[in-house]
Amino acid sequence: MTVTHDVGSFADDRATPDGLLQTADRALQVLLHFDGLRTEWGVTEVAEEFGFNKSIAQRLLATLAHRGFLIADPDTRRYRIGPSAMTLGHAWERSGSLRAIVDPILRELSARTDATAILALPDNLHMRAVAAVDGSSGPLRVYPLVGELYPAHAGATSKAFYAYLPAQQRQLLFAGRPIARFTDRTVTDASALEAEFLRIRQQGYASTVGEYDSHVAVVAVLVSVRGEPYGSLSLGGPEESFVNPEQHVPLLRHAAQQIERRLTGRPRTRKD
Amino acid sequence: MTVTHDVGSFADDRATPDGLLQTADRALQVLLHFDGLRTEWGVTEVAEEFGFNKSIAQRLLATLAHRGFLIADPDTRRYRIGPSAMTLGHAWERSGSLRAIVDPILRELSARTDATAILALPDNLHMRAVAAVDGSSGPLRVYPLVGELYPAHAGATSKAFYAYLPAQQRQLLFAGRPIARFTDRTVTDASALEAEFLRIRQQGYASTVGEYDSHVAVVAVLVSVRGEPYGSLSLGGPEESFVNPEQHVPLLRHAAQQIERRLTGRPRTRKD
DNA sequence: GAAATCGTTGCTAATTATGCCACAGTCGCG
DNA sequence: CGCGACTGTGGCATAATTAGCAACGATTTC
Repeated sequence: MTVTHDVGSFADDRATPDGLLQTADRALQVLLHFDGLRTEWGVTEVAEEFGFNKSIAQRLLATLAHRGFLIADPDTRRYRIGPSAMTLGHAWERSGSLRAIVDPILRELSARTDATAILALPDNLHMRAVAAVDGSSGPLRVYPLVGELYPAHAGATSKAFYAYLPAQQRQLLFAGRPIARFTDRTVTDASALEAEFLRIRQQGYASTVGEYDSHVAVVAVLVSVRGEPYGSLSLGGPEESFVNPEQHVPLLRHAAQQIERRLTGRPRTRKD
Repeated sequence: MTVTHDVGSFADDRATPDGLLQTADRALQVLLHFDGLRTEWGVTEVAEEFGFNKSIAQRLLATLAHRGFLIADPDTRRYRIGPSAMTLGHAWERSGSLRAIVDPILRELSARTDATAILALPDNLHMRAVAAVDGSSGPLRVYPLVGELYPAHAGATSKAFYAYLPAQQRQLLFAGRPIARFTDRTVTDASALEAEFLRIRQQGYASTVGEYDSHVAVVAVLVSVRGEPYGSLSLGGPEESFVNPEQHVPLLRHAAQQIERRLTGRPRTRKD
């Protein structure tokens, strides 16, 4: 398997493309950084992180707060995520877009490989299965998977994603925290983990056996959106029957690209 | 009870206040309109609705799509809510801000009135209880309330909110759809409903008995954020023991204002 | 097949955002 | 308790971005 993945292409594109509105784009960019890794930002911090002038950072944050996307702590004057985020979250759930987009792709994937296909997105310091289709045959039926959380360090589903996070952020994740063991195959050594992440980036996929659930083999690839790591797509099955998982990597890659394209959902232009 | 509520002040402030960034504000404003009432927008529609030029609308939408807040249907070129909305929703849930802000207020409300206090927010065409504190005494204990949905037309919790929606949006809600009956006290006549909404606006609160759940009396007021209807705050209890619910309206109003202030969370300025 | 509608894109004027500066609170320290 | 450092806020001239126009291409409707 050759290295088709563009290792290290994940500089989070901060430049605003032509034809788009810079100020709006910057606001949205800042907003997206109120995630699990960083929940609070001050004016100066935002200015430094994004290279804005302080006054710009302050006005961006104030504008986001004005529409309820952030709230400013009256005491510390630091900003946290605001109630409009909930509004959007509900709107997204209601829309059912994710299932509509992803389910058919998962279904095909599962049908062609006879394995369980899962799309997982990062959630706090874990990966959360947001859509899944059971492998159709075999004795082992997988229980309700949607909503399930996986630890960041065990299993291909998580590794395929976290391998592509900037090393700095990964350190924030794993530093200090003890690394939990789930099976005798769980990797609990920090430097061994880091070496694995490197290998995953090099080969473009992650493959594990029984790291989280015993006797379950999983192969997974990164799903990126607009050049940034977004989630992971995986195929899993019982160790005995799900033979040579790596053979499905091309299929997984193709499906991941499909998802990426449909999640991006930019209108077709002449250049496409 | 006098009319203290500023009826009709809910023109959704589209002007961007001084010191804020107009372009960013417009983008956020547009984004917030991808809610339950309207899930799809085209470029021209946005331009007309907000009074923008077509090209501005197109660039706003493209920018929102670029960061994943919207996705454009490749075929129809209409925009729908995008995956970044989910990201934000998760961030909000994780932050636990809502509970932290609201729970103490609900607790005090419940303790002082011996009733069940609920904060409900609109969700799709319903109201969803997002935080609640049980009335502490009495034989009737209310079950897990958080997450529960109430229909838009029955019960004070819903009415206190929907009364303040622009009539036009309310019509979108109720037009065509049959109005479901839950108890013999449910109001199912559209014009009777509209008359009630008017009265609620005039008196500044909603009060119902057994419209949704039999033998449950509820009194509720609007919670607005930055001059826009945001949700409702209600007190409810068994019809027999929860006497003269209207007496608690001042308390409810005060609590609603507290919530509003803390949800807005703008830093104090000299003028405050 | 024609007309109307919708979304996209270059271009220039003009509004808007930018960055600098100065000020005002706050926190920590001596 | 007062001093210094830092963070956030606001005014203002400049410079850059956006707004609006208008024309085009692509779709859809009649």
